[in-house]
Amino acid sequence: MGKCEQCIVREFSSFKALTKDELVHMANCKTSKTIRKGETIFSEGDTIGGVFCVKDGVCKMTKLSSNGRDQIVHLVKRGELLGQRSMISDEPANLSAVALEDMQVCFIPKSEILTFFNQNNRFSMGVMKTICGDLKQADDIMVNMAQKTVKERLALTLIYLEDTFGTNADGTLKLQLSRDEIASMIGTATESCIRLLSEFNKLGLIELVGKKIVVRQRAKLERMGE
Amino acid sequence: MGKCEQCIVREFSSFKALTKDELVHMANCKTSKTIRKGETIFSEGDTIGGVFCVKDGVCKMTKLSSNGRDQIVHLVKRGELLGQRSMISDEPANLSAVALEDMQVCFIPKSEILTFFNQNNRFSMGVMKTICGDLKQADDIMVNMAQKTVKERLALTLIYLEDTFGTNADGTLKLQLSRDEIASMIGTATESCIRLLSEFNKLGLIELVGKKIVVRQRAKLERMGE
DNA sequence: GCAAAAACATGATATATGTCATGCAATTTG
DNA sequence: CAAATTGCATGACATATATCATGTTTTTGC
Repeated sequence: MGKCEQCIVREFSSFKALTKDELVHMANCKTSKTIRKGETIFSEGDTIGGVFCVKDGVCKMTKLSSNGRDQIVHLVKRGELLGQRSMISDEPANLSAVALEDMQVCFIPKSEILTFFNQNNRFSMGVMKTICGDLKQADDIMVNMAQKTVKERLALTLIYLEDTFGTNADGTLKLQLSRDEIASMIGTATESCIRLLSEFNKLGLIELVGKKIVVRQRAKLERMGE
Repeated sequence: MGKCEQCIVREFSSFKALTKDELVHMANCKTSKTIRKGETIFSEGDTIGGVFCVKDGVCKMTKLSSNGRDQIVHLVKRGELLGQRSMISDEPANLSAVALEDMQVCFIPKSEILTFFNQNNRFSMGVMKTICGDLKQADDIMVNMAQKTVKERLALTLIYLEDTFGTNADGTLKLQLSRDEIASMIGTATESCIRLLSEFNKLGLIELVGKKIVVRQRAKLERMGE
């Protein structure tokens, strides 16, 4: 059983506001889990009963639309928490969480988190700020979905992926998504996504190395996203 | 200067968690304002420095997209608070607020709200729940924008308007939006919105009484939205 | 290492939706 | 009250994007 006080990830999350005592207490309540790429952490409608702290790896938060297609609403990485919203609203999960890479997560039960809420104001303020950040992002994406073309959204998404998850030594995007997953982020058909990637490739905006992607002309992509 | 303790609206908002003393104190800090239909309460980018409590009337929260079109992200009615997110994130407003009807609002400065956050846990928990509700709604709308057709979105929006704002004695929707505003909610061109309304009208799903709208076959509209 | 499945790619075609143009109705303004 | 502006409505047309079809490449599982 790892010690939360020594967990590096703590520094990036709302948990950084917790005292040493609180962290020790949390370490005794938490459960660590390894999750394989492709595995589901929880599904839409599940009652979660706590939050997951992502120690390593990235997962996608998706929602199934009535047309049978999955939409990727959000990506969550190291240091972030999963399931905060459901916990606070006291509702079943609105989104599913599926690992995009092998992950290390810790589950902290709701009762524990609520205790922190009551006794540590900096902590609850931190969680609030995170959720407010998510809300702002969601509003922005909503506007993009409603007002931008698929091409524009793809351009913006590529930049987002580079900024948020970085690149490997060879310049390829660190977070490797399938064409289908990229399509599911921008809300389009897989074929359309593939076609546009080919087009960007021909224009020299990006380079396709197998299924990996290198952003070549970032400024032009940015302008394309308007 | 009205007394917050006696304000009916208080019962619908997060302020219901405040004590009598806190309400008295708030009454001394607040500023009441009348806002005319069409007037802007604040604009994207403004530093607000507090929250507005909506005592009466409805406003739209919009965001300007780079294509020059306004997108309606959210509607806010009696009892709800404006600018909570910006206040908590300590950022300028991400959205503009424009009155859709004549409004009565009270402005409460940030310092006051932060005091309540620190001393009253039920209050901060209430605000958190509201924001979590907004986040869920935003995620759901995002998926609809990405996955549903304009026709489906229009059907869902009409139902939403009926459920949220109710109907007049003659069955027309209480909240009267222009065609342009409805288009701006569902993220489409005004002409497309008008055409679909005509189509729904011909199909008997709705009835157009001048610019007012009556939902006639709610169940069919629901099914159409899937 | 091979069969099967999944992911990627591209063409042909259909269709939903945006854009431009025009006219009428309703509302505002001087 | 007339004039002007704004909102509503509809047609014609352009185009972005979805869908269907097919082939190739890559990955997976035994």
